[in-house]
Amino acid sequence: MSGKGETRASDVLQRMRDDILNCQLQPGLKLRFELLRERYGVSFSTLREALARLSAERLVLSEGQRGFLVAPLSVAELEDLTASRVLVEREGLRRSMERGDDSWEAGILASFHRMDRLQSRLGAGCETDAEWAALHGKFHLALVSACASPTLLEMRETLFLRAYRYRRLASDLRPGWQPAETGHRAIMEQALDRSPEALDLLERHFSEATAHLLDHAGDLFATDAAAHA
Amino acid sequence: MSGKGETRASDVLQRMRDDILNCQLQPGLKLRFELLRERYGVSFSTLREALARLSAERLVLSEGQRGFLVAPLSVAELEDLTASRVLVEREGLRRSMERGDDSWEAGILASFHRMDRLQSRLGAGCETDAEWAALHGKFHLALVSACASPTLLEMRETLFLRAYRYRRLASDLRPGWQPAETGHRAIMEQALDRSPEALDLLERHFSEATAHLLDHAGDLFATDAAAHA
DNA sequence: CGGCATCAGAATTTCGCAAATCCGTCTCCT
DNA sequence: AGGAGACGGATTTGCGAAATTCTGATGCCG
Repeated sequence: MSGKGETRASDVLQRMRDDILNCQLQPGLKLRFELLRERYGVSFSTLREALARLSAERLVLSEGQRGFLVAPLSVAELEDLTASRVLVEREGLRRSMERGDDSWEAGILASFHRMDRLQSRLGAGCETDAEWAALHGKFHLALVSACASPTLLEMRETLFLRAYRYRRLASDLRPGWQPAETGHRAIMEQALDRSPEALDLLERHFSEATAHLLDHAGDLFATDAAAHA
Repeated sequence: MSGKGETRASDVLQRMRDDILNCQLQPGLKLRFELLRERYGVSFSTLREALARLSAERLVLSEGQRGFLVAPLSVAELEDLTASRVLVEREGLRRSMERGDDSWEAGILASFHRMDRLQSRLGAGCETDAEWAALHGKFHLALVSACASPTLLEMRETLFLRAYRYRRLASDLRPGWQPAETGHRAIMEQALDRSPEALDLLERHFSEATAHLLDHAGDLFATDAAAHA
């Protein structure tokens, strides 16, 4: 049926991850096996494997012997996540600016161009678009892709994914908002110049977006853990 | 049988992790299900879940549809791991020194004392002792435990575990070796003084240990991937 | 009347088997 | 003789039912 070398569990994993990321499966939702079996058309064991991996990515939480639930959103997690991302992405960019070659620069230019063009085409509310989000992810990956550290890249990937729901929430609540002086173009230009400024720009890019979301929706999700549909 | 709130899969996970960490399951070993089923006394599905989680911790690698294997040791991974640990542990200690309270200081003093006493009792080759290793882990955890970032602590834990096999290898090859001026006591004293020196001491603690291992066993494990019993 | 043990109902976890897939080897064709 | 294709054995992946555990609600005792 599907491609070769690709197991059914990994297919379900991907679909389920997308559903969680796009809040098709609401944060805090209790994940009953019967429901999931019906939704994805696979059996218990296959689900269990996907859930186990999702739980390792901290996109779902597993409560001992009481099943799984979609990871809730919280102010505390957002702040923790942002601080951790700043640490990891700064280092990734720093090393990339040290080691990056022509191919690194080309990757940044290419991914920025594609993101920028689609942004012009879509207009103000482009952040809510799924394709734009994918290109946005590619751009940020391109920035740090020359850091030559699989471990760092993997941590970055996980954190970037975990932050996706918060980004989405921010654009839903206030479409069209973009950090003023810490936009993607500025980051790119400084990064290509190998200027240390790029690091601070990138940091502000994250922290300003977080501050913006907290200002406009800080009390939207519970302080601790709210889990009710 | 076993404790409550503890699932069978998590029990197998823990036992299997210990076996991998202590090289009872050799690096690079192909993990056949039949073998594991016999060794741990559980069924395929249960094993699969444990393997999936171990694979998320990068202690085992999963090859598409070709099963699992114990993560091999390599110079590249050791260097990558060390650099990542330096980044994460430095930040954890930095934040802990900012926020740490009396309880944080007490935790450091207590865990150091226990480690130090056992070290005196065991003598030179204490690093090869399992209990000492546990206390050593507790001490390093105590140093960063006040950073108030679950994400950072989780990343740290994973990296610390992944580095365990290299630490063990180092003490097997050259028992009794300890970093000269970057020992645990010095780190503790500077940390309790909230001196920025502590960060550099901690960094050197890691990088010197790595350099030491590479000097004495750099060519022991293959450059890329060696997988034969 | 309140607190604790008990008892069903429901959900999760575990199991062993069946199907799909892959690896090694042998044979056949060029 | 060299290379491609196919067969057999072994291994992994997927499935649904059985066993274990948890939830929450009822009834009894203090």
